[in-house]
Amino acid sequence: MPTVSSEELAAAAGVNSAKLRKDFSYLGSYGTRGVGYDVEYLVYQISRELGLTQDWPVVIVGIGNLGAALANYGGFASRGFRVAALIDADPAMAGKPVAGIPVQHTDELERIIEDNGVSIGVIATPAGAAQQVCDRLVAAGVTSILNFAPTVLTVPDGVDVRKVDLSIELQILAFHEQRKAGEESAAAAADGAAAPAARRTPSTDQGPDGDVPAVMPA
Amino acid sequence: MPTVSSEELAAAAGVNSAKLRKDFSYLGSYGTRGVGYDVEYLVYQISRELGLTQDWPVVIVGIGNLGAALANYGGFASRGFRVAALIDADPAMAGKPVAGIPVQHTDELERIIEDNGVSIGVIATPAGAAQQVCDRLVAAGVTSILNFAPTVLTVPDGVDVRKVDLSIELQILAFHEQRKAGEESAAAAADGAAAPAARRTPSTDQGPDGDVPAVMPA
DNA sequence: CCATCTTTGTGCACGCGTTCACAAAGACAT
DNA sequence: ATGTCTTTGTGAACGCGTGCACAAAGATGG
Ligand SMILES: NC(=O)c1ccc[n+]([C@@H]2O[C@H](COP(=O)([O-])OP(=O)(O)OC[C@H]3O[C@@H](n4cnc5c(N)ncnc54)[C@H](O)[C@@H]3O)[C@@H](O)[C@H]2O)c1
Ligand SMILES: NC(=O)c1ccc[n+]([C@@H]2O[C@H](COP(=O)([O-])OP(=O)(O)OC[C@H]3O[C@@H](n4cnc5c(N)ncnc54)[C@H](O)[C@@H]3O)[C@@H](O)[C@H]2O)c1
Repeated sequence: MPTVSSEELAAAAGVNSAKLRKDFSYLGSYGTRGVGYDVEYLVYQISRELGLTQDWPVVIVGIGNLGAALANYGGFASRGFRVAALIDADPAMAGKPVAGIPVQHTDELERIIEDNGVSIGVIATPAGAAQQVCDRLVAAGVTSILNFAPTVLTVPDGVDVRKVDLSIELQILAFHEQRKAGEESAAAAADGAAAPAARRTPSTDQGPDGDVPAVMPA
Repeated sequence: MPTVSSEELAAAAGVNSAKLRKDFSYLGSYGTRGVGYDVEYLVYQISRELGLTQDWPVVIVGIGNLGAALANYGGFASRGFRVAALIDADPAMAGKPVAGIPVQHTDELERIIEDNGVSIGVIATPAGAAQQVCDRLVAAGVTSILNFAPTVLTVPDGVDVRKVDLSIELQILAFHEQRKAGEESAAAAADGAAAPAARRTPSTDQGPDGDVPAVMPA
């Protein structure tokens, strides 16, 4: 029976092993003391808890540059998401296939969502149309929205919105970059002539977690 | 002189006003008691602290579906980012303009970064090529990377990586969705027949912040 | 069956960000 | 000037996630 210890997993993920064990304990995933966790069982438990065992139909609204890229992206299917429909307001696009799926007109939005039991919607329209599209999605029964438009969406209680703002991602990088530049004086003598030597532990914290350090007065 | 109070800003942003005031106090942004904050001065202070006053040259590597969408995206320029170059390994793409910018071959990568003083790179290549591209970017002097490939990148200390994993965004939504479904019994009598009534406060927390609730034993 | 060794599960303490609550500051009217 | 009224700035309390440290569990070998 293939097993892993919390220590091994923690090292691979770059996190503390105690945290990892405690998280697992919440799932009720029992490991075996002295041995570790049964890999297969662990994977199953986590998948189930995360909702990866069922597949979720999603609709993408706004098939422009970004929407088309998303439609073409194979990474969704492999994680249990199925693109149920592509929707765009442009009549010229109706019927035209993108990634093998014919684009449907916005008029069909409500019917599509109902017919397919869609509860997750992706908004990739221009910012100006986002709220309006959002309202229609919600009215039709969608309760989770992934929003790429640079707008704060207003939704009723019970509806989840996640906003992906790529500009902000870059801004966070730029912010840190600026910080680095400001530390030239202190760090100057510490590193020698560049030569990015290999560091073979994955860098901790490369997720979109809120990790902008507090801005203390310098 | 146009001003805003912390209370107004907090309501608009959906956060606590005290937090907002405390955050501002770290910037040294002095408001006027009894009045609020001078809008113009506040915007300037925040912009400066966030690094929005200078513009940052960025390179995008991997001009496929996603890379092309990013290149076409106007939202970057408006936040002070300038696409210095588009880079792809496919010889067939070299010279072909995307979003008005000619694609350059990977061979030019080091030269481009050096010539333009680029410190921020965007990786939109397939997962298999990401680490290799990352290594070259870092070796050439890039110290901040926005990674769209579904891989954990290994980088030397001093280099920041932000990973944008769209599948995970969907997974988080699906996770919450699953939770909602599990609460049917308790919430059944509480809401009546749907009718998503307008709630005119922007929903708190729609950012990609780590906000997955602890998974307590049910 | 007992001893030893590994690894889990978790109580507890620490640190940090959030929120409360209020004194002080300043605008504005009288 | 003086008083009132609004809003800031911040000390202190709170809550929560993280990490430490260790007892208990169980495997494994003698
Ligand atoms: N392209 C990017 O890399 C990128 C990055 C970050 C954010 N965004 C945001 O994503 C959104 C889309 O970007 P894009 O580059 O694909 O834009 P785009 O103009 O290429 O595509 C927008 C699409 O939405 C459709 N549309 C417009 N109104 C609609 C409506 N009411 N209902 C349905 N469809 C409608 C248009 O017909 C068009 O096909 C924008 O809000 C943009 O700010 C894009
Ligand atoms: N399309 C999406 O919506 C989406 C969403 C999430 C994540 N991603 C990820 O983003 C990446 C790109 O996705 P895509 O859909 O644009 O793929 P794509 O295949 O359309 O584009 C990849 C591009 O990278 C180029 N490339 C390959 N190796 C390279 C190298 N070593 N150096 C430079 N360029 C190289 C290819 O020539 C191609 O143009 C993938 O890792 C994918 O998993 C994409």
